[in-house]
Amino acid sequence: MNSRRVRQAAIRELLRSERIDTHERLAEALGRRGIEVSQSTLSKDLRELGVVRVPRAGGGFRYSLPESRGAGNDRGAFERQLRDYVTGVDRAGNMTVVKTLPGHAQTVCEAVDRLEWTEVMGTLAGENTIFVLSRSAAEARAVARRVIGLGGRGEER
Amino acid sequence: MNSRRVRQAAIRELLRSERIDTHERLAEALGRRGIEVSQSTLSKDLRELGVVRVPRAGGGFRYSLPESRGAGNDRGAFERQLRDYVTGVDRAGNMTVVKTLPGHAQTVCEAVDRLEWTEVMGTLAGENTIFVLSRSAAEARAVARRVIGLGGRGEER
DNA sequence: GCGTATATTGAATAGTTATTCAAAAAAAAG
DNA sequence: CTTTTTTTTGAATAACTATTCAATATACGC
Repeated sequence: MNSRRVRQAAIRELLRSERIDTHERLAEALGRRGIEVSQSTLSKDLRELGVVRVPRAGGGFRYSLPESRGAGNDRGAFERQLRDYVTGVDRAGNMTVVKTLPGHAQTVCEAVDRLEWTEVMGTLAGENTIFVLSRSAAEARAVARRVIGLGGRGEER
Repeated sequence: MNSRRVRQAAIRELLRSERIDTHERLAEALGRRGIEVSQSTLSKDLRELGVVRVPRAGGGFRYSLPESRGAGNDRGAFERQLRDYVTGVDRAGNMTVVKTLPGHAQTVCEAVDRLEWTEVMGTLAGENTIFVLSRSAAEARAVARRVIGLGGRGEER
C-alpha cells in the first residue's frame, strides 16, 4: 500500500516544522493536510520512525525525529538544544551564566562552542551551569541576549 | 533537601547500565538500591533529567539519557545505534545489506562508517536500507556477523 | 481472473506517564 | 526557637500512548 509511506513522510515533515506534543495534535495537523488517521496508527508510525518525545525546558514536550547527524555542524540543532535545555540566563561582568536542566550543561556547552559566536572566548560546563567567558561586559551582554533570543528564558528570581 | 539529587544521580547511573522501560521498573531498580520513590516523582525526575523513551528495533522501549556527545567518536554510542535501529542483516557476495527502522538508515550508516571496521570499503544508505561494500565475500560475512553480534535482530541487553 | 498470504488500519482497551493537590519536610526569615 | 515561605513528595486521577484483535485492503502466485 501507499498511504502509509506517504503519511510517514508527511509526519517527518510536520515534526520538523511544527512543535507537536501528542498523537491527537499530530492527527489534527495531518488532517489539515488531508490525511485522516487514527491515534493507534500514529503510535505505530512514530515507533517505526524512531520518534521520541523530549521534555522541553519550559514545560511540555515535543516529538523529535532522530536526525541523521550530518557533518556535525547543524546550526539549527544546536540552537534547538539551547531552546530546549536552557532554563535561565544571567550575567556578571564579562561572564554569562547559563543555567540548564540538570545534566544538560555539557550538551548545551558543546552546542554553544559549535555555534562559534564571536563574543565567546571560552566556556566551562558543570552539572547544570555553564560559564561563558567574553572579552568584555558588552560582549557578555550580547551573549546573554542571544541565548534569551533563542528562548532560554532570561533573568529569573 | 538531599535525597532528590542523590536519587537523580542513581537514576542516571541505572539508565546507563540497565535497560529500563517503565517508571515502575525504574522504581523497582531504585528500590533494590535502597531508594524508595513513587511513580509520580519519577515522572518529574525523568523530565528534569531530559530522559527520553526510545523505541527499540526488536520492540519495546528503553529510557535514554541525553548523552553529552563527547569528541564525537564514542564507540559505544555507535554500537548502541546498531543495536537499537537495525532490524535485519543479509549478505550477497561481497555486499552486506543492513535493514533498519524506516528513516534510520542514514544514522546507522554514519555509525558504521565511524566504527571504521577494516572489512568495510564503503557504505551507501537509502531510506531503511544500507549497502555495505567489502573487498570480499569473506569480509562481507564478517561484517554481517559483527552487526548480528551487536544484536542486529532485537536482542536482550 | 481467483484464492491465499501478508500488510495496514482503527476501535476498543490495556498499559504508562503526567499533573493536580494536599501534606509534610526543609529552608529562610524573624 | 517560631513563624513563614519554598520545595519535595506521593496518592489519586487525568491524560496520553501502546497493543490487541478483527476487519479490510493489498500483494503474490497461479
